[in-house]
Amino acid sequence: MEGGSSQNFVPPSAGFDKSRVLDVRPLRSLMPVFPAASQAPSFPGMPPFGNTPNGFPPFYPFGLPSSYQASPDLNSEMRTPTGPMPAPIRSYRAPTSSGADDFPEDSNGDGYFDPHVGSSSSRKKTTKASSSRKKTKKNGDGDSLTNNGSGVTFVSAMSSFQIEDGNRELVNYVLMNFDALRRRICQIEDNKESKTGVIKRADLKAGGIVMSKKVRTNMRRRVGVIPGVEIGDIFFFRMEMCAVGLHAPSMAGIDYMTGNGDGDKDPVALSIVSSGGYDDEAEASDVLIYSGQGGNSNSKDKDREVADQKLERGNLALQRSLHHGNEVRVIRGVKDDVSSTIKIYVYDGLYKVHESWTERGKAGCNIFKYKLLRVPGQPPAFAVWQAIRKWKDGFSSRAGLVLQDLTSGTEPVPVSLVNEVDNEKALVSFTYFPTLKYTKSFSLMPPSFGCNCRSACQPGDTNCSCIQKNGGDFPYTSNGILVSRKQLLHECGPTCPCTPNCKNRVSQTGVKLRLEVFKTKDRGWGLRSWDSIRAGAFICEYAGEVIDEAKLKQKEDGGENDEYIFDTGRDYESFKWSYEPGLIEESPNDVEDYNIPYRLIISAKNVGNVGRFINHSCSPNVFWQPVVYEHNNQSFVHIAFYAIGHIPPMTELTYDYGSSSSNEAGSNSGPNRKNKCLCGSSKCRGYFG
DNA sequence: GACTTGTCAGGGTG
DNA sequence: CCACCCTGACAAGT
Repeated sequence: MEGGSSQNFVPPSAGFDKSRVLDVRPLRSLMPVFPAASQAPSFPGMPPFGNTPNGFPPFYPFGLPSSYQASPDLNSEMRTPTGPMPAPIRSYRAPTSSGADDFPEDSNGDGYFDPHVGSSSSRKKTTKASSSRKKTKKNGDGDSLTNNGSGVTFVSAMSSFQIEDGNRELVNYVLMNFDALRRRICQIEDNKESKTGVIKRADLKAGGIVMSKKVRTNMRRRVGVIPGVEIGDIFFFRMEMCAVGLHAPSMAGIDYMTGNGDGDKDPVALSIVSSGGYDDEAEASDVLIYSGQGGNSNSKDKDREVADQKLERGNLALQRSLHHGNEVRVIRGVKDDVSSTIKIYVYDGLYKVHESWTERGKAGCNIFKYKLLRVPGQPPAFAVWQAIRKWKDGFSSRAGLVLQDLTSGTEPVPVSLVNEVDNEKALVSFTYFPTLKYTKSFSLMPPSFGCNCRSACQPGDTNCSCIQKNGGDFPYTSNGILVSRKQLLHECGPTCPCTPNCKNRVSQTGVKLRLEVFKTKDRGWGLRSWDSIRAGAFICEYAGEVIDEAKLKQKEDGGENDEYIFDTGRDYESFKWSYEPGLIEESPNDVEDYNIPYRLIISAKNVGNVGRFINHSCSPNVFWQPVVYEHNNQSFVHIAFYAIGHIPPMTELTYDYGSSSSNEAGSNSGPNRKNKCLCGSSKCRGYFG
């Protein structure tokens, strides 16, 4: 199927040498700016937040090999090659299916053809006259966030090569920093009592910082695949796509590039953001009708008089791309199902412009229209969203559905049970229970009391003892996103008089996401979500029966293989979820090692919730966090799960089970109780538990 | 350096 | 309580 009509358009700069990227692999050298010093010793300006010798934090979960790819393949096992159910969306494009796991940038520019035809969707054109223009590029605003004047100078941990060309690990690193920063800025703003000097746009603030401080990657602009960005990846802000090089303009919908000097003066389109979302008519997921840009004459905030669009800039680039036949990245903006105010950007892979025409817009002016067709052979992304939408609307039932709601109404949202793999139609029986069962009194903590807030606890309230226990910061943003990891997260509990809608009760309110328990290929049942999950979002707690060490030992000695043990006493590799020190003046003040007052062992074998279905991975997308709150003047620790990064729908959720220190798996094949790990990660330790 | 692009949050209204 | 509209402030790239 090679060699279709399209020539392989390779822009001058796109023919980069992949071996160069390979050479750069020892990522994260600490010396970015000075060439030839890629393996410098610890840089004094870099606060040693991490644990690695070079001071660079082991940023993505657990482990060291620098060649690690962050979501190496949680997907492979979820793949259902056939059938109506779009397979999980996280994987590389790769019509060349060889080694897709390793270097997405390796496969480049194959000729695709044979496009499908379908109906249309279109990008909504919002007409908005932008108003005041202040060109003062001041950075002052008196806040401590953009500190250029004082003390800390940040030196990007990324080498200049890494800034130019990325990979999965770098992309995750950049996104992690962006969002950690953004969350912290939100938190700082929320804390302020006076609403003066409010930073309304934490995303822009965080974006500006990572861009200017060079915590960004894939800065070199290119046609086609962006190394490290996978089809199906989701973004919550335009700046995130800027920072990883997927789509450079911070506002405009069309990214394009004009040939740099090599005689090729034609602009070509690189990527487009379609903000329309789902459109009225039934639409094929591999077709996109896209409107050109411009036409909203808004100069000098004269009331928006619309004008004909001109064949220039992005419009011209799309036109030229039609002739070049080059691949154009498509990002589709979709409305989130859970919070309708939020827009999510889904990277839907590569398309080609097949047709263009002009139309009369509503105001009677000319609008350019472009029809793009998706390059075949790419894993589904937007199609997954469409399928989910149909499941939710009941238009088509979920294939392989075994049970509508395995919680029988215990959770606020149903959790379905799905098997598309084999004939197993039931779970081994257990009792669904949404939280912990302390069967005997654990008076291991001194008695304590909740806060005295009368209504919902307010960020910045210095009198709220629950906030005080969290170090003075409200642990969640106003929309319930965890800001940072805590040694121990203090939530308001039943003892607290504050109202149930207090924002400091996130982990107690049950499952909010539309989850499904599904049969994996080789790892039993697993858990995934129909809804997209953003970084820091609460997923569920680990429910079950609290047992003591004696009971655990009894189980082990009795040869009972309880796969549903959660044990804080295991060894867990540390990982970093915060931003790099120095990006803003204040360094992250939360220690990312847990401090749990007593060893908590939970068995979810007989009693549990959805948490018991989350499988292990050595490269997880979920982390656990101990949460404590009061009940009858006693403190109880719970285990809550949060998303490490943004998680696209239908991606299996996994966390790191840790390893029992009792068994030192000297050679990982020993006859010990450890489980052989099938996570497939390049960082896989080979065993777990 | 001016200009072009629309985004996101917040507040008000229906 | 929500969905929707309006407004203000604004970053990156050409």
